[in-house]
Amino acid sequence: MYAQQIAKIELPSQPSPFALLDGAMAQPVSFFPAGTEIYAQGEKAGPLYQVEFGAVRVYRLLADGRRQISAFHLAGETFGFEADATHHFFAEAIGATGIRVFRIASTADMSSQLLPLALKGLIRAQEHLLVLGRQNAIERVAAFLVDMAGRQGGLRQIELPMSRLDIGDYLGLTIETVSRVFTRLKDKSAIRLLGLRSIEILKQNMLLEMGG
Amino acid sequence: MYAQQIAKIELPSQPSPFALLDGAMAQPVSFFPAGTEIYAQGEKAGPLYQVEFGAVRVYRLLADGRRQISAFHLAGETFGFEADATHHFFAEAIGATGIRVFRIASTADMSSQLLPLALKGLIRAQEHLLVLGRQNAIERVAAFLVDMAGRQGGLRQIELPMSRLDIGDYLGLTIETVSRVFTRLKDKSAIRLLGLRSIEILKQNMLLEMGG
DNA sequence: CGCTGTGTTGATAAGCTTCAAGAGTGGTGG
DNA sequence: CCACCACTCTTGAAGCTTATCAACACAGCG
Repeated sequence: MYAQQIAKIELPSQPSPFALLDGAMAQPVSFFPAGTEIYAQGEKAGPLYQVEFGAVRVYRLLADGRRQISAFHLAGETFGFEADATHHFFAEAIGATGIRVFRIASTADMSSQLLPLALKGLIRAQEHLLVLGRQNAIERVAAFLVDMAGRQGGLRQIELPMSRLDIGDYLGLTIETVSRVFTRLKDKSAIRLLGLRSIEILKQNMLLEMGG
Repeated sequence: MYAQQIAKIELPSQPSPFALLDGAMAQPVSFFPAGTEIYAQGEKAGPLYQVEFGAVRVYRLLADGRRQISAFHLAGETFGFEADATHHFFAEAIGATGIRVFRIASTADMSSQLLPLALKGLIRAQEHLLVLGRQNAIERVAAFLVDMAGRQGGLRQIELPMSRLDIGDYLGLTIETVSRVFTRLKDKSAIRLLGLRSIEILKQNMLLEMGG
């Protein structure tokens, strides 16, 4: 189920609406169907990746199949530098996703541009440690929704490109617990479920207080 | 209890036995008594720090006092770059600790040296996410012991500079659970407690299998 | 229009936390 | 040097949160 291989289809190259990396060779946008692998753990690391549309999950597996998603990447976000020589994680397209690949001549030349990205990722990861280590189920989901809302421009209505299973594997919860918490938040009128993957935030303050 | 301020005592400057950062202004070693603050959340970030002796905890707090330690730093390790403009975390000396401060002229100039450190930190943090999100108490403690052993040269006997409370706050467990797991590992003859802060690993394979 | 995958809800169980008491350790002062 | 004291750690009992197992509902798609 995880890390399946599907041929990539090249889309015609077009200007990215997002910030480009200076000095990097911008490749055409590659299309990844839902569930396809972008890179795998153990693979030689090289290029960076920028999401043009769709969403990506980066995760690690335990031997028995337990999965922890360490990050989601939405349109406009850059990923793939969580690697030294080889990748320590898997990256997969969640839904149909367009990704621009940046081939980097030398990591050293790009380091002044990469460092801020790496630091932002480090801060995000360490903040997520607080969520996983010290917050309960409802606090975790609240923090997740606040984060997703912020990354989608702070709008009341947010789109969740990922399944409940993905959310659970990101928050260290089971799919059932995620579902129950959504129901509880709905009962408290903190959120409204417009569709399975579409949520309206009704009481942002309540979520903020919960999420820390 | 956390983040208390105590005057620092300067030790005479001496060559560090550890790798230095090129182009950084090496300061004399500062001495931090047990429990003293090195930097605080919200403070302006600037220098980097290298542990000469002792150990450091880096953590975040929730409003109600729950604490998540995101990393321990032992002798020879560098920290303090988990910041953009201001620090997002607290750093404290665990026991009596000597720290060499590096004042960086410009982050950009140092970026090629800083990037590998940042990436290592990012990988460590994301691996710790797997522990907190998907492993149970005994697996967490096993992973912690394996990590500590590796960072102390892979010896059978390891010194734990931190309290059970610190270990609990690092692993997302209570002090009581940490203590019970230590007892269980002792009963399984996986470890032997030489003192409260000194442990001998008897069955490394068992710990490795548990820790993932 | 049925089928398949995803999500929800319910009942039960497991694991961890909480609350409480007691034991051990290390440091200090007599 | 020993005894006491404070603090940390360990152990026990009970409760709570979340996981697990199971059944059902719903949505999207061929």
